[in-house]
This record gives sequence, C-alpha cells and structure tokens, in this order.
Amino acid sequence: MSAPSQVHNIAPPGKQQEKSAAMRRRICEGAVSCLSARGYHRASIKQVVDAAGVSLGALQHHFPTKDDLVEATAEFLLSRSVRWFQRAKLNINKDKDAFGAMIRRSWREQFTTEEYGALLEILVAARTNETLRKRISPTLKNWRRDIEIELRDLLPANDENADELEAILTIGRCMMTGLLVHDGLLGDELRMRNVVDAWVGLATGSSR
Amino acid sequence: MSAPSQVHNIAPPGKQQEKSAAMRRRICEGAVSCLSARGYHRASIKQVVDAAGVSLGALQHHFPTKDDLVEATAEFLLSRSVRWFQRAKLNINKDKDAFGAMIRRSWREQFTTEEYGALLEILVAARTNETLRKRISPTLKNWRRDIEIELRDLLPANDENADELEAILTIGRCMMTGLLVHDGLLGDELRMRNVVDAWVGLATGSSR
DNA sequence: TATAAAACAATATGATCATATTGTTTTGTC
DNA sequence: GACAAAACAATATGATCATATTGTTTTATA
Repeated sequence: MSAPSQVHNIAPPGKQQEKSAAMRRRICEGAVSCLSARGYHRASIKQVVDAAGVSLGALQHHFPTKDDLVEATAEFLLSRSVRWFQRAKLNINKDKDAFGAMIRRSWREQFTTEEYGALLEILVAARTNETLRKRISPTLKNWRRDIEIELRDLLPANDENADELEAILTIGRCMMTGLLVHDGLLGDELRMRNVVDAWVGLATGSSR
Repeated sequence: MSAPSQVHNIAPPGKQQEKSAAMRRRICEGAVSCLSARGYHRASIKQVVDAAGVSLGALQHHFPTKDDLVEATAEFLLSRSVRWFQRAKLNINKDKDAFGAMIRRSWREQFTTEEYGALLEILVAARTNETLRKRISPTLKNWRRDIEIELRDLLPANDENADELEAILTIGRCMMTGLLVHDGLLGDELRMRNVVDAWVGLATGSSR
C-alpha cells in the first residue's frame, strides 16, 4: 500500500511535458484550420499534418486515432471559448444593455470565426458518429454550463422563471449556430447582423 | 423560323420519363437515409446504391457526379418541405395561436426527421464546398422565400416593421436548426421542446 | 554515463472512395 | 421491325484514406 515514489508524479513539469503540450496545441490548431477550411469529410490526417507542419508519426504519437484528434480539438476549442467569455465579461459595461453588447460581440468574435466553423464541423459529425458523440458530450455539457454561468447575470433579473432565462441563452446560442448554417451559406453578413440585433431586441424586451 | 415539329416536345410523358423520374426519386430517398444515418462524409455512392437498391450504373446515369446527386437530393428535400408547409397551413386553426401551433408542429414533423438531418448534412457540407454551395444557393433562397410566404400571415399583424417579421421567422428557423446541432447531440428531447415553447412565447409576445 | 521510455519520423498496407470504361437491355420514332 | 438513344448494369482504375509498422532521436532518472 505504501507508495513513496508517488510524490514525484505530482509536479515534474520538465521539458518533455512542455514540448508535448506545445506539440498537441500545434496539432489541434492545424486541425482547426483544416476543419474550418475543408470540412470534416475532407480534413484528413494528412491535411492536418501538412497544416500543422509536423510529421505523421508525431501526430500519431499524441493522437493514435482520428477520433482522439477530433475529441482533443473539440476540448481545445471549447475551453478557449469559455476563457473568451470570462475575459469578455470583464470588459462589458454592466449598466446599459450588457446582454445585448455581449451577444453582438460574441457573434463577431466567437461565432463568425474559423474556430467556430471547426467546432460546427465536429458537432455535426458527432451527430452521426456514436463513438465521437459519447466522447465529446461531457465536454459539451460543461461548456454550456460554464458559458451560462458567465451570461446569466447580464440579463435583467427575471424573477419569473429560472428556466426561461436558461431558454433565452439556449435560443441565442442555437440561433447564431443556425444562422451560420443557413445564411452563412448565402454570405449575407449584413442580414445576419440584423437578425442578431433583432434577437437582442426580443430577448431584452426592448420592443415591449 | 418555322419549327413545326416542336409541338411534339411539349408533352410526350412516355414510359421512359416516368421510369426515369421514379428512379431519380428512389435514388434521392436512398441518399436521404444514408446522409441522415451516416453523415455526409461517410455517405458514399456505394452506400446510396445499396440503400436505394439500384445499380451503380443506374445512379451514375442519372447523377454523373456526387455533387449532382447531392444537389438533386437538396432540391428533392426542399421542395417537399415547401409542400409540407402549404399542406400544414390548411389544417391550422387560424384563430388562436396559429403561429405557435405551426412552429411546434414543424419542430415535430419537419425538423426532428431523417429528412432534415440529411438537409443539415448537405448545408454544412456546402459551407466548405464552393461548387456545391453555388449550386444549392438559389434553391435555398427560394425555399426560404416560399416558406416565409406561408408563415407570414400567421403572426399577429405587425405594422411596425416588415423586416422584424422576417427576422422572427429567420430566428425560429435558425434556432431550431442550432437546437438539433447542439442539444440534439445530447439527446434531451424534452429540453428541446421546452426551448421551442419558450421561443414561441417570446415571438408571440405572450410574456408581455 | 547507462538505460528505458517518451517523442518524433518515414514508409507500408489494406480498405474505401469517386468515377471511368465497357457492355447489355429497354424505349421511342420512323 | 429497324435503328438510335436512353436506361441500366458490371467491372476496372487510380487516388486517398486511416492506421500499422519499424526505425531514430531526445529526455528523464538512476
């Protein structure tokens, strides 16, 4: 039962671990640009290798299967997204229309990006890939929870129903995702911005 | 300038054309089930051939390339969707909450179906496939226009702004699409229904 | 500094992909 | 019923895919 050497396992952040983490980040970034530019079904391991500028062996060492890579990329993207919301919240003027300002800013800086394009590819691919779906579901739930924690108090206090507040946040998130799928395809960016504005109006009840 | 034989081109709907149309429909239906079950990147021509129970040669005769097949499948799905809305509108009680009833029904019978799953795959694939995107964009625009025509007069007459009405319809459509991507993945159907209900509440202003 | 494991690299493999090719049957028109 | 075109069918081809295999270098610990 005694394990005296385990104390060494706690914090030896040697060169190897740093390099390893940097390599994993680099590969995930390559996967992101591949996924967003070419889509899931054309983002091959070979393409990721070329985009990241690493060898196939290196990628395989860190991510033995494609599902491993995609899962890691999803976690990479979702944790970055949470950090974005945490940082963005600090810069928001909480007095007037904090919620609207945050939604509009997240549309610009979160949804209409390469990163979210890659995430969309992963999410849609996971719909028809049970293995992948099971692997990213917990991460996805945590992401949703963490973001809702950040956004919750930006809406005017609603004593009616906590569920309604959560529904509003879900509608916004899903609406912007669908906007990318439907109208992003047609490329009418002005129209999309107007729709986002209209949603902010409805959600904050500015139209009475 | 005289073209006496052209009169024959107007309506010779012989056996061949009927068979051809039936075959195309059959292949598209096979493509739909493949796309929704396996996703775009795993829905190969071979899989479609097996699902539709036709030969590879037959498929190739009607759809020489995969893009041809996918484009035809998109048109097949979108025209069926428009017909659904036209039919559904006839059965709606126009007096009380016609809009909400229609949205809820379309969620059940349009969005949470194999057909919409297939369409979602095509739409997302088109985001990263310029050729496909250009081919289905016109059809997609017509679909949106036709559906908005059907839904427009179900909302309480809004004299404020015609754009706002269009925005509400867009938000609903995009929200339900995003709901499938985000929450459909997690499989919480009750939650999704609640979100749709919450949206109906917001859109029709029942929460004041 | 010896040694084992981690990290990276290059090439090989078998499966699957979209599509080309070639052949056969069915249909419409004269 | 001859004949051309449309419709369908079977097999072939080259590319690309994910991953297996094998070899080399770097790092950490003893």
